[in-house]
Amino acid sequence: MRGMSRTFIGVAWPYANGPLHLGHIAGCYLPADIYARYMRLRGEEVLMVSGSDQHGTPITLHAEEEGTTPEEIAERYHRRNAESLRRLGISFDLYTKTHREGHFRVVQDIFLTLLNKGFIYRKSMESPYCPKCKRFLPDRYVEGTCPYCGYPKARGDQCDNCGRTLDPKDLIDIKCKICSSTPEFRETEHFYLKLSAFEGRLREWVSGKRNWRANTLNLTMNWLKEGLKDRPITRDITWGVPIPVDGYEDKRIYVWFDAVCGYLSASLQWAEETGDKEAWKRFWLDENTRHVYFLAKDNIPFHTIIWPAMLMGYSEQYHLPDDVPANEYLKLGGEQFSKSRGHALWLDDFLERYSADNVRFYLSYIMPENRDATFDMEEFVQVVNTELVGNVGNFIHRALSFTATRFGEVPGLGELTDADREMLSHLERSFRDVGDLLDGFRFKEALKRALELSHEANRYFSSQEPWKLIKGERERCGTVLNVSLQVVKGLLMMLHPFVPFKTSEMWRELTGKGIQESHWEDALGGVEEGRVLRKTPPPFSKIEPFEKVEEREVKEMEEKEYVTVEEFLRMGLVVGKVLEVKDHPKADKLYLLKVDIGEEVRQIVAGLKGIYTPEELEGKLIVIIKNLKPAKLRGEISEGTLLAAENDKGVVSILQPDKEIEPGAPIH
RNA sequence: AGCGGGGUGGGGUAGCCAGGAUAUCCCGGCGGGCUCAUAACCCGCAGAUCGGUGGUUCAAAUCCACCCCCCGCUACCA
Repeated sequence: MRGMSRTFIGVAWPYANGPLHLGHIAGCYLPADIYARYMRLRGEEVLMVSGSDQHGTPITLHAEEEGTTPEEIAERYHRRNAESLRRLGISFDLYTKTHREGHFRVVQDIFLTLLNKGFIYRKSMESPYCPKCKRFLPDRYVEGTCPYCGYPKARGDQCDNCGRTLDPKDLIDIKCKICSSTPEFRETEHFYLKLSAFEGRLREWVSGKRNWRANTLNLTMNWLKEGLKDRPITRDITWGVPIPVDGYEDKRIYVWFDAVCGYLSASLQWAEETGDKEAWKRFWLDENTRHVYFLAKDNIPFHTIIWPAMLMGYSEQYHLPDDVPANEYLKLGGEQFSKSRGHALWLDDFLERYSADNVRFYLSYIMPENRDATFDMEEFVQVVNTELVGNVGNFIHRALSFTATRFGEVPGLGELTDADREMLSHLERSFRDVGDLLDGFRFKEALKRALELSHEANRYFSSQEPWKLIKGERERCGTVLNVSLQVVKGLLMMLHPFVPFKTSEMWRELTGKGIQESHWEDALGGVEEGRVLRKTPPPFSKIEPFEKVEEREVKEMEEKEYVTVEEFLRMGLVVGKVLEVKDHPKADKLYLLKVDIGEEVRQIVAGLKGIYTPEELEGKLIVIIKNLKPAKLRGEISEGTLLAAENDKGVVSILQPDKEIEPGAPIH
């Protein structure tokens, strides 16, 4: 495992249809980054790439909902997610995207090569087509009654009630999920990837991977055991990589075929950008490179079956995945994170409030390596405060600050006692263990081993009582501090892959070097005697819980963007005076208000009947949004709206100025 | 339905594949110590018949069988 010269790290491509949440991070970005940082420290040449997966039907629909283009949606989330990942300190060598010329070329090249070799073939299928939406519907976008259990909202691919896998044709009373009209079935020709042709080779290849994680290996073996089915790799949509064959202008390459090609296209892009166009070959065509892919459990077959099959078919020379350490899921309040339902903690929200180190620390601490884990806000605060701040941070700080204030420099090492020797051997042992665990992708365990060492160091420090030694045994005290500082140095290195920001700073403080320029093994080389140490603030500070953010709603979360002052002013909030209140002729809860807003009198339709009487309203000063787009409500025009508060019990309260002021007075 | 993962003191969690003597660690509770350090740190105590039943074995949290419960996946949510 060690001693290889190069490591390629591929990380699953997040779908650019929404923001990243903590589940994504714990699932693959953080473990990938921990590994990449560790490998670089060990002197490996690392290439870590990923990017936004920007194609597919959900993005098209999202764009339609917002009245914009798929490009706009895909770019928005690409930029936003790239920025979040950068702030979290995920050290990609390149984070790119799939809607790119260079990516298209690679996908089309792989596609054509497989086509020419007979690994891709054409076949007709019957697919639901919505005449009203004028498009073919993906399985998830048709709904109907389940033929097995009678559940009326079964999807085209599966019934959520009884769990059975379905074909859209099985559904009774089939409906288009977008417009509710009845789709018809139309013949459409598609390209199929001949997975069945690779079964033998894949089986042989996988048989050499006995050290893979249980979830990865079992799932893969199971697919192979059941026999591989050829799968269609094109769809009837127009947002995606075009098919490089004439006559298929209305179809695109299916996103999963598209996305995995990104590993290669991103490598090419990286090579180009670094100025050495051939550089990618070292990673893809050289035997001495190791390929590791980080992803979560739902993505396993794409990386252990489909992508390897594609590579095998494409060329004999390309490097296949060596390991695929897939994680389980991070859950929230007992349920899975869900983009669509807004049940999530968004990364950018979180980074507004907490440091990247804090977030990384906790997610590493509970990392769902072998089983689903649960994100718990209280636990987050507690673990950061007790382990990162109280245990490690405190030890580092007490050793450094004691040395700084009493010696001002790193004291020399005198004669060692048994306790010193035990401490140092504990350090070395932990250091080896952490390295071995990281090599084996056991990140959570590695972190805990480092924390244990820190506990041991706190014990050592307490038992040696340097604050007493300083009074009469200065040299002995210096020795204890020297040993402690050696442990600090080791801890900084061991923790660096997990909490890179603060450990870099502290490492420079202690050694004068950047940790990036240091080697993993430098951690055990002792501390530089006589090096001047300044008093520094504690490395980590305690945190407080976020207010109850866990159950926030979709819209709020997803479109959370600040309102600018300009936007606020554009609404045209002004004081209005109610002149007259009449019943709406065709609605039993609406009033028609005549409101003086200074420059003119507006008619406003308000749903206040039964809440306020006309007498209560007439003459009242209220707040009006005058620039609201006029709308007809039951036939009556409403030119603006009034502001009122309403709680979940249905209590409604109108906002009004608290002193007399003339109608039309602007609010800002 | 099939497949994958899991059920361990009040909460969370390690150990299980390669069976063994006081079942790990964090939080929480209780009691003590220290005063270098961010009310931190250190020590001690209470608390688990390791989902259930049966089996293999000198010995089972660990292996086998059956059952119950939770979570996930089933080809576009990490």
